[in-house]
Amino acid sequence: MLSLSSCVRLAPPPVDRPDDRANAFTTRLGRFVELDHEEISALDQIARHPRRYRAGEILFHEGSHPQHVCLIQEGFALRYKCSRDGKRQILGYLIEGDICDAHFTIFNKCDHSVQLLTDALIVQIPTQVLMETIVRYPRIERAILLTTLVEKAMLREWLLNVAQRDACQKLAHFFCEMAARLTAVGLANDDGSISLPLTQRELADTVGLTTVHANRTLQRLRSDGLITLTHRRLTILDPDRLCELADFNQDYLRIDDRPLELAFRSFG
Amino acid sequence: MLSLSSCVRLAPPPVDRPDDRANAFTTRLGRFVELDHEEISALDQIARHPRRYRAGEILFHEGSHPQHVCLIQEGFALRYKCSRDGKRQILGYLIEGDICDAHFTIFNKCDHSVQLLTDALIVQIPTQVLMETIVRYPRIERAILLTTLVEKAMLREWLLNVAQRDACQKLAHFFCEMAARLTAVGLANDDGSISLPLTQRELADTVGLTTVHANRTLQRLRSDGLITLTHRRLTILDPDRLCELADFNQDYLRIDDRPLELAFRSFG
DNA sequence: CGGAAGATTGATAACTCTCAAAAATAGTGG
DNA sequence: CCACTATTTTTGAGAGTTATCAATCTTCCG
Repeated sequence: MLSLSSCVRLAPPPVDRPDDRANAFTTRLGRFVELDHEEISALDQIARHPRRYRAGEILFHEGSHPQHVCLIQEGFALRYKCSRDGKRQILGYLIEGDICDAHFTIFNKCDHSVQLLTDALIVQIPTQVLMETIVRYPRIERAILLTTLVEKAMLREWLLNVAQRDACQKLAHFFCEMAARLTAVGLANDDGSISLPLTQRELADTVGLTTVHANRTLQRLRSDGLITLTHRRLTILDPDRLCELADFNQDYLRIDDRPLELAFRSFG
Repeated sequence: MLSLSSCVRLAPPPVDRPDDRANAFTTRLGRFVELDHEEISALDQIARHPRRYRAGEILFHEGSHPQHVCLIQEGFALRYKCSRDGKRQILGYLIEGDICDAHFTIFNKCDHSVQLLTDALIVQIPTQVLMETIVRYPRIERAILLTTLVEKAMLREWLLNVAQRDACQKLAHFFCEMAARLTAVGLANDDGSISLPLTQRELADTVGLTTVHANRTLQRLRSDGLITLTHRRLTILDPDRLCELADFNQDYLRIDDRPLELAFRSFG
């Protein structure tokens, strides 16, 4: 029913970070839309004063109504939501260059929480300031829109993953996705390994397994020679086989798209 | 861990449809943003020529690159995506007043398919036309943005549902959501029953069960006196108990929000 | 060094799936 | 309107995956 494009390429870091200390947010948006000098410096302006946060801090509380947005310059965060009986579902991960959350501020409250997994370098931007910027620079607005579309595509993919695949495939798919994303922002090592600062509890809550079963599944992936995972570092030993197992196709992440020119204003 | 607001109210149809033949799309957007006369007639203008489609037709094909958007005036559709081994996951349902899909046209292809469940009355709008409209009417742009945010919230809720709840709760939650949405657009009967033109196969593919198990779960809900489901019509016999079972809180659907004034331009 | 958090293991139970077939329903053409 | 077929729903039995509970081992961190 579905065409499966053979799409196995996690290896070559497709992005060269303009320079090492470039604002991660600017870099990210620049991957979606061609930004000119003025726009770039407007973004850098905005992100001038990052602050250091501690692992475990909660950036947004479910139910709260923040008046600001966070730009992740460095570090990992996760979105989650709990069911009444206390089960946690992780809804997504935020990495360097991600914005969080352009939309909380529109409705009157957050429908989920965002928490830091690691120490992090983050810029808080008052909603008002972001507003002014996007009004002035439609291309920036469009780029932000595109990032939210990718997020939505990830949610759809996760839904498919969690609902239709078995434990091995679920974890495999998650690993592929994270590897692709981290590689895309230049966070993969030369050997292709990535830092994945999650406990097995997080892994389990990501794909809807218990920790015990996540652990056993992990052992399976290891003994099958597909991955290595120690000290919070993941190495994909056999990308082809892992992608194959996971039915992973990174198109939805839009990593390989080239920046669009601004054909027309963004719409919704 | 999670605050559970007691939030059990599916019953009173919170929206009065302005008049019975009002453009469903205009009505929907009007729930999010205060529209003036000019905006309303612009929308009605756009949606002037609906066409009739047949059940089963595919509105958007995964992988295609449409140059138009669809407004559903009447009828049911579903989004879906299949895994390599042919398992289908339903990603969402489209009902009267929904727009589909404002964003396909931005990226170079659809990452999933959309198919009609019933005969339907639909307006196809060339992307270009929609673009022009939202450029002219920022409030419309904002309203469309809000609809996409609700969609995203639904995806998050589905993820939690599919990953963390048991079979009974999953179905119960889905029923609550559909009842809330259909009630909100005035499609519930006086007795609160709703038309739900799905087979058990669709039900199963929605919440990630097999048809056999979906069937058994359904029987359980029935024999527990929670619902009735025959001839594609769902009646929730005991809304309180069903919501309680499902851990359902309709806040994320934003049905009870009152229209926002346009404080600032939408962003992303 | 000591305690806490995380990872691992074992045994058992529960839930959900698979396969297969029968019953009921809906749809179609004569 | 009926016959006939395809689809959908329902049922049964058995297998398999994943969850649960509880304990041990390991690692991390002050």
